[in-house]
Amino acid sequence: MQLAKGVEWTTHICAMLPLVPEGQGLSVDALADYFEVPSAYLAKQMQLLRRAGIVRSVRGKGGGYRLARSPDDITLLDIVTAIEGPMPAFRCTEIRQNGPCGLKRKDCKRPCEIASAFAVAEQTYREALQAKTLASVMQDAAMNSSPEHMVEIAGWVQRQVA
Amino acid sequence: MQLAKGVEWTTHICAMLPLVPEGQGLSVDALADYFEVPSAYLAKQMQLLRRAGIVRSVRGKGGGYRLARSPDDITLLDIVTAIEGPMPAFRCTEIRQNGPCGLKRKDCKRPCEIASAFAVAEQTYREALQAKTLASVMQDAAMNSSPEHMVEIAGWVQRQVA
DNA sequence: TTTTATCCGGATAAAGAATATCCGATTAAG
DNA sequence: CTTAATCGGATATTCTTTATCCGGATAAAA
Repeated sequence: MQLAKGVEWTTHICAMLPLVPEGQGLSVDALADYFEVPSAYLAKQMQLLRRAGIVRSVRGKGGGYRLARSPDDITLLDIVTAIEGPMPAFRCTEIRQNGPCGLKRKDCKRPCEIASAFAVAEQTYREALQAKTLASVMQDAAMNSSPEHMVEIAGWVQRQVA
Repeated sequence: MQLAKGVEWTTHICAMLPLVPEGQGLSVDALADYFEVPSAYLAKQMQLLRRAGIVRSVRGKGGGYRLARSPDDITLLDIVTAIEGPMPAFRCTEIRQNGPCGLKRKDCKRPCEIASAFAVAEQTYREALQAKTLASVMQDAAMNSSPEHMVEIAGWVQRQVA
C-alpha cells in the first residue's frame, strides 16, 4: 500500500507554482530540472493535474504550466485524487458470499461490516487531506525557510521564463 | 494505492476464528475452502498474522490456527499492519533537497510540510482502524445475520476439526 | 514562411510489487 | 515409525507503477 511518487512530485510543484509571475508558465522540462525528476514521466503527471482542473497549460513557444486557481482553493486531496484516481484503497470482493457458508446475494444489499469500517477510516483520511490547502502548505514552508531562499527561487523562475 | 487482498481475507478469517472451539484449530486448507481463496497464498498471509501475534498455530496432526488473544484485544489496525507492514503510504524522498534551489541537508532536520500533512492524515486513518476491534466487527455482523447462519457455520467448523 | 519551443496523446518498454504455487524440513499425534 | 499438518524458502506469474519515445498540434519568434 503506497502512494505513487507522482503525488510527492506534483504536490511540491503545486506549492511552488504560485511563484510564477502573472501571465507566464513553466515548462515540464523546467519543472523536472527543479526537482531532478524524470521529465517524460512528470509530463504525464502534469496532464493528470490539468484534466483535474488544478493547473492550466499553454502550448507553443513560451508556454508552460501554472496554477488554474487560487492556492487556498486547492487541497492535498485534490492532488491525490488527480494522480491516484478516486478508487478506495480497500476494495471489498464480497468473499462473504463465497464458500460452503456463503451468504445469498439478496442478503448482501448493505456493505459488510469490514468494508464499512475501512470506508470510515478512509473517509477520515480524505477529510484530513481536504482540510490542508496549498496556501496552508506554502505558509508552513515560508515559516521554516529564509527570505534569501525565496529570492533564489524567484530568480530561478525569472531565468526560466526569459 | 490499494490494500493487499490478504487484508480482506485475513480480516474475514479473524472474524470467524472465535467460533472455533477451545483447544482446537482450523487448517489453512479449511480456511481457504471457507472463503474460496487460494490455499498456498493464504498460508503466507496466516504466517504474517502469526508473527504479529494475532493468531496462534499448532503443528502436526489435528493442528491449525486459532486466535492468539481475545477478539476485543485485536483491532483492524493490528491486522493491516501485520499484512501490509508498518510503512507509511506516503514516503518522502526529500526532493526539496534536489535541483538548483535545493535546500542544504542541515536545513532539513524537520520533515517537510507536505510529508507532515500526509503523516497527520495517515495517523487519523490508523486511529480509525485501531478504534475498531474484532469483537465490534463480529457484533455488527451478528446484527445483520440470522441465528440459522451461525448454526450453519458452527456445524461446518465441527466437521472440519472432526 | 520557416524555425523553434511546447503541450498532447498514444504506444511501448522496464522495473517493482502483489499474487500465487511448489517443495523440502520440521513438528506432533497416532 | 508412519501420517498429517505447519513452517520456511525458492520460484513463477500477473499486475501496477514507473519511465521513455514518437508523431501530431499549437503558438510564438525569426
